[in-house]
Amino acid sequence: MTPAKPSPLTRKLSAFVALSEVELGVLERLHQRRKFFGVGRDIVHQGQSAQAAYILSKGWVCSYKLQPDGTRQIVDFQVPGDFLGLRSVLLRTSDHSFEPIVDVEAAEVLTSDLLEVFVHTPRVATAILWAASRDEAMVVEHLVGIGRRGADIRMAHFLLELGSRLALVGMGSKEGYDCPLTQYHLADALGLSAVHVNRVLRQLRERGLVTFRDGHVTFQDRAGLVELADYDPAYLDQAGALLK
Amino acid sequence: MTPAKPSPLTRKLSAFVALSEVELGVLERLHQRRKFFGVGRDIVHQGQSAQAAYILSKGWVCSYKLQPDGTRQIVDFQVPGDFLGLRSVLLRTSDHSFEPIVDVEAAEVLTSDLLEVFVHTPRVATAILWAASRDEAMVVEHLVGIGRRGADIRMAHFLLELGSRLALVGMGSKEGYDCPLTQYHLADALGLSAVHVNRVLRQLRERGLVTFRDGHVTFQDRAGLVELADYDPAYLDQAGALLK
DNA sequence: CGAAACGTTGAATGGTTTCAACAAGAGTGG
DNA sequence: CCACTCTTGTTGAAACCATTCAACGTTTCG
Repeated sequence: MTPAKPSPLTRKLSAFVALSEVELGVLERLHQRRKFFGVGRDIVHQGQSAQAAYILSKGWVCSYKLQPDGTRQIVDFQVPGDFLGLRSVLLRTSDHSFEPIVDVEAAEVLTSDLLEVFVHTPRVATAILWAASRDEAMVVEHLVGIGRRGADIRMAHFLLELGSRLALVGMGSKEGYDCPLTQYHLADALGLSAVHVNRVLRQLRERGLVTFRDGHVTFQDRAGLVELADYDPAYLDQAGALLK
Repeated sequence: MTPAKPSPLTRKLSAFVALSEVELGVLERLHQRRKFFGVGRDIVHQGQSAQAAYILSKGWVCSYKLQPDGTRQIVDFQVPGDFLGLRSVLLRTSDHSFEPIVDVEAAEVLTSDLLEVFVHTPRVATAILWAASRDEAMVVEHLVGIGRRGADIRMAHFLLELGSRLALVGMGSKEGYDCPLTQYHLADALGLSAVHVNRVLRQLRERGLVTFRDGHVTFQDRAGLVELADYDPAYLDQAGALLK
């Protein structure tokens, strides 16, 4: 019995390996312990220890780190199909916090569940490690952007990457995607001030490249944007996938 | 027969789990395929595919990414005991390059070697994944630093982190450590210009905190530096280890 | 209706970069 | 052995990108 509707995680991992019926079943069974989190209440707090991991099935989350001076840096956003807190399974301290951006549905995954998967279904284990490697590659790309790219290119790259990620789970296309982030989220993610984010977005809009408005990202000139950002999604390793 | 001198990797992983004789043997056997790399020749080139991973046993390496405008961003430095290119085992493209900073000795690890370790010695596998998680946590911390910390704090944090890492493999203490990096390396790592790195180092020196000179980092007022950087090495997860 | 969250714009400030120049040491070839 | 170059470090001055401060508009929501 195959589930009527595959989870976003299944959909994502299938872009990497073709999984058997049995393996698909294992993956879906990881989604048993469903949890819900409302906007405004953090899922894990910085400094807490020994947390479970989650698989995000609905909604958007960001993982961030607070600075002593009150500023925060968003490390990554999680969209459906993404793991959440996978790293804290092995490290003794969770090094950052998770905030739901919209109401969220996630499946709790215990360390013991993961161990069992790793021992009994190595191909699924490999697929999960692939997803983890891909997440890490995104963080690296993010770091490069903050360290060495100007604000406009940084923004362009970010919007394109998000589009590629969403396309992989069927939530976006070459034309654009729905995006619940505020300009404050973008600022905290890109290492900019909210004021500057506003200016950069205006500039990109006026150049006829992208529009970010009312929770929707519209690529007006995707090719131009790709050129500006020198965007090459190879690091996402979604070779034959929907977007270039 | 236990090897007379444990590898730096063994030393590092032992900070996480106590390994049995058998497990230690497995770890040492991963070091069989020894390779040498001289300064100036890259180990892996950006964009190359399907590379093996390496365990660094002697020397320093940096992993970096080149921008189209010629600038580069150093993502991380590898010191003895660190893995190198572990991520590219699963991803189809190596997303960045490795440059030896001094002459380097490393052990080549094939994907098949790793698979075997994972299947037969799960505790060693866990320890390796721990190290990988820790590396990722360092990249995250690095990202936060570039995104949200001023140049002086960024530098302070960087020098302290490097000290903690080196102490774990017996190459540094609370007083300081030998460090072959140039100011250009620091600049490319911290997202600054070399000129500014010079100024920041001078400032830290004049404030009586650290001295970086002639390939040696000396902590003059480590407590003061820790306070300036708000340095909490919890994310390194070396709980009971040598440095605070 | 008032408050709160988000978006928008201008002006002043400032941290960092860029440009330029020079010093010191290491290595190289004539 | 000396001149030469290359790498690394150092410092000043000007230019610039992004931040901060401040004000205001809009929408949502209780």
